[in-house]
Amino acid sequence: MQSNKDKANFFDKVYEVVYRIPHGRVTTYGAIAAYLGSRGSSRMVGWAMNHSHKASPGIPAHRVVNRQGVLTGKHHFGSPAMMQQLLENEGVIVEDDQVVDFREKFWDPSRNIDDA
DNA sequence: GGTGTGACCAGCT
DNA sequence: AAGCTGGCCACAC
Repeated sequence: MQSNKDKANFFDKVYEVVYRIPHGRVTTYGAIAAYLGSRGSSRMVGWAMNHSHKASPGIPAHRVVNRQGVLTGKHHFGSPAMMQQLLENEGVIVEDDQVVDFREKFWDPSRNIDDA
């Protein structure tokens, strides 16, 4: 079982989750990794974002931040201020590279994706 | 084909 | 209390 499509389980799932992040909302690498069933694979989620623009252009990677709500990968958007600008553009306030009211803006995949 | 690295997280010292 | 190491999976050389 698990035909040839099973190959990109984790990776592909990451893109799907990120795509489903609503505007003005943010999620964390660990949350996605945990949703996929592996909290230890949080690094893979970040790595996936690294190639997200080449694998699937249009991925709102700026909505993905670390556990603290800090824009860890802001430097990977071409411009360090780009990620913050994108978030603020969606209504997410970022201060000192950190998402304000991160708890409120946090979007849990395992809790909302199922309802969507 | 082995080694190293990577936008992390959590536990141990 | 804070710093560091380990662990996870996938890609590049």
